[in-house]
Amino acid sequence: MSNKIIVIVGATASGKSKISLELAKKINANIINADSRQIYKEICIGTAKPTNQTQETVFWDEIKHFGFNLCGVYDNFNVANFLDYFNEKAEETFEENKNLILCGGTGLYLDACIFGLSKIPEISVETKQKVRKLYEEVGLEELAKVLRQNDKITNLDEKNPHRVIRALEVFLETKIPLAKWHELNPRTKTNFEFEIFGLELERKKLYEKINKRVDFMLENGMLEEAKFLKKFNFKDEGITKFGIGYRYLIYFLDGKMDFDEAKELMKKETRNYAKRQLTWLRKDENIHWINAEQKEKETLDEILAFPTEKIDF
RNA sequence: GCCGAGAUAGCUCAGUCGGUAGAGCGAAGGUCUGAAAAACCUUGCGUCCCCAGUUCGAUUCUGGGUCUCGGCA
Repeated sequence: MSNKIIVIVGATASGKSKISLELAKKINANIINADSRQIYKEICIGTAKPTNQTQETVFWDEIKHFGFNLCGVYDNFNVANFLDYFNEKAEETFEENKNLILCGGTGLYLDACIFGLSKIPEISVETKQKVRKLYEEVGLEELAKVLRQNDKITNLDEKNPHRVIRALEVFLETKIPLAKWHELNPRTKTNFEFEIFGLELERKKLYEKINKRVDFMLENGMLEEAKFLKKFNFKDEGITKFGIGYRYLIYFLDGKMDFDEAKELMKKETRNYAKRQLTWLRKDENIHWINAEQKEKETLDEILAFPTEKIDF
């Protein structure tokens, strides 16, 4: 049985999903998607999900896809949940005697799949609420002070609310600093092997594709999804985890912004996001970069031409 | 055609009482272990429109020119 996983990475709109699909047909593979927005059942268009099927295992062109529709918009879901799911589905795929393609743009999820995560106990809802409430009451600077009084070793950016909140949650819940947990339970890899391919486009061309994709989403019902999300009254910070655009569409629905302004901001922020993804991927020397500007078939052939002693297609 | 206002970073503009300049936005680069399309960090030499004059020195003052935007015809 194979234990090699083909990973297809790249910035948003670089064509990962399509290439993965075509590759899967050639090598008899299942696909697992590492995308932190496509996990939500209720939203499809603004997350670039390839179908609007709502079941957890989706068939697209007869290829089995995992990683969509894992939870609802009001559920808590995080990397650790994704990693568990990934390991389960990878086992399942290899038991079927099929290949597996991991396709995704969420760097954190990909890293977790490839390098593992330190085991840290789950944080209770009470602790989470307590820390968040404190953050709202006293602000970031004070929160960082509270953290420092308790945890002197975790090295983090104290201007970054997410990191400070996380570190404080871990300490309050376990009485052990986050950095200590990392030391006690270092990341452990699974026994899967990974061969990573990155789809590469000239920046200008990538940006054009992003702009077009935003137009496409808006023409195909993303606004309806924004109306749906609006009902939940997520705060600005909460809404962004579903995708860049929804926040601005809700501003538009609230009359705080005109439609074109919302559209342009969506495009700009998606471009900025793509840049961040590339920054993340660039540092990984194990990625084989493939030209994604050529015809799909040629890109595919380039992947398939990869030395067979390394990958048993 | 006349009368005003303007021309400075990719864009919008500030400024230099004459000693070659700085904000916002955009852009680029970076960080990343349980909200990650999140959150955060760093980065500003540009014929200061052109030509001449005054001056030790002009992006700044003076004259002329070019272009842009208003208003009046």
